[in-house]
Amino acid sequence: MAAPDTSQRILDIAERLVQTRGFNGFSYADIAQSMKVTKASLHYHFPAKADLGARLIQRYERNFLAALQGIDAATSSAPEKLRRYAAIYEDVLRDNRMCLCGMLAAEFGTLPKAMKDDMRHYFDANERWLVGVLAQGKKDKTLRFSGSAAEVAQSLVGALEGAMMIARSYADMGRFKSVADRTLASLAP
Amino acid sequence: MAAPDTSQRILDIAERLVQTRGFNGFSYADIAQSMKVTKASLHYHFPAKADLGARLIQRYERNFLAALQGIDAATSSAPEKLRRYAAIYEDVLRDNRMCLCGMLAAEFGTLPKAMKDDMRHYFDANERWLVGVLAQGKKDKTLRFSGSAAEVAQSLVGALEGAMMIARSYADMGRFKSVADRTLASLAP
DNA sequence: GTCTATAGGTGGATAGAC
DNA sequence: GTCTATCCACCTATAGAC
Repeated sequence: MAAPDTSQRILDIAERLVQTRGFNGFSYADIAQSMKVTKASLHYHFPAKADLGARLIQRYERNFLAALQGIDAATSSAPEKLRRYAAIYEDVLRDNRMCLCGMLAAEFGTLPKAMKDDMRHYFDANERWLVGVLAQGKKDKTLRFSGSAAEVAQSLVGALEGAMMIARSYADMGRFKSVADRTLASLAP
Repeated sequence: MAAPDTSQRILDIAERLVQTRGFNGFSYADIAQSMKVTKASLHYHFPAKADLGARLIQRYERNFLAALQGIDAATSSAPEKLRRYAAIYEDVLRDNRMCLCGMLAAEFGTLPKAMKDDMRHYFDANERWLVGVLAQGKKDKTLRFSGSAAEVAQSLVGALEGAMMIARSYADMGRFKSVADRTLASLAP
C-alpha cells in the first residue's frame, strides 16, 4: 500500500480544517505546519486557495455519493436507508466536524463563485438520493408523509445540518441524536 | 429623536456584516469604510474585535427576547406564537441575513471563549421560551407531540436554523417557508 | 471622540535555485 | 516537487496629536 499522494494528504488536512474552522478560518500555513512542508509547496499542488476549496467540495461529494451507494447496496428498506443516512452525519459530528458543505453554506457570502456552485451541486445530489428513498418508502408504505418528496428531502437535510451545527456548539452528541430520531420518527407510517 | 450614538451604529453595521459574511469574514476596515470614520475610532468604542463580538451577541439576544415578549403580548394561542416565531426567522432571511448565532455556531471553533458562552446563552433563552409555548399548547390541546418539550424545542431551533442557512445559499425564500410550514404542521393536534 | 501614523503580524501568492 | 526568499495587501491594535 503506497502512502497517499501529496495532493490527497493536503486535501485530507484541509478538509478537516474547513469542517472544524471554516474556509475563512484556516490558512496555507496551518496545512504546511501540519504536513511539515512549506507553504510554497502547497501552492504547487493548489495554486490558489479557491482551487483547493473547489477540489475539496468535489471530492467530498464523490465520497458522500459513494457512501449512499453503499447504503443502497446494504439495504432495501427505506426507513433503514434513512437511519443510515442520518448515521453518516452522526459519524462526522462524533469526529467534532461539521458537514463540509453545511459549514460552507454559512460562509456562502464570502466564497468564490466556483465553490458556491459546487456546494449547491452537493446539496442537489443529496436531495435527489433522498427523493428516491422517500418515493420508494411511500410506494411500499414503509414511510408516510404529506407534501412532495422534494419538500421532505429539503426538510430532512435542513434539520440534520442545523441540528449538527448547534449540537457541535454544545459538544453534545445526544442533542443531535434526539433531533435525528424525532425527525425520522415523523415519517413513520 | 437623537441620532443613534456611535457605538450603536457600529453595532448595527457589524451585525449585518457578521450575519452576511461571518465573524471571520469582515474587518474593522469594512465598518470604517461604511461609516466613513477611521479604524482607530472604532477601537475607541470596542478595543478588541472580541469585545465587539460579545456585545453584538448580547444586544442580539436582548432584541430577540423583546420580540418574543411582543409575541406573548400579541397572542395567547400556542400555534400562532410558533408561527410568529418562525416569521422572525423569515424576516431575517428576507434581508439576506443569517441568524447571528446560527452563523456563529458554524464558526464556533474559532471564536473567543466569551463569544462561545454568549452564543449558547442565546440558544438556551430561545429554547426556554419555546418550551413554555410547547407546554402551554400541549396542556390546552392546541399542539400535539411526543417526547419532552425540550427535545421538540431543540428540533425546532435546529430545523429553522438549518433551513435558513441552506435557503440563503439558494437565495430561495420559498425553500425556507416550505420547511418552516412542514415543521410547524407536524405539531398540529 | 476622532484623527494620523505606525507597529507587528499574518494572509495568499510568486520567482527561481535545487 | 520542494525549498528559500520575498512581495504586497491586509489584519488587529496602539501611541499620541488635535
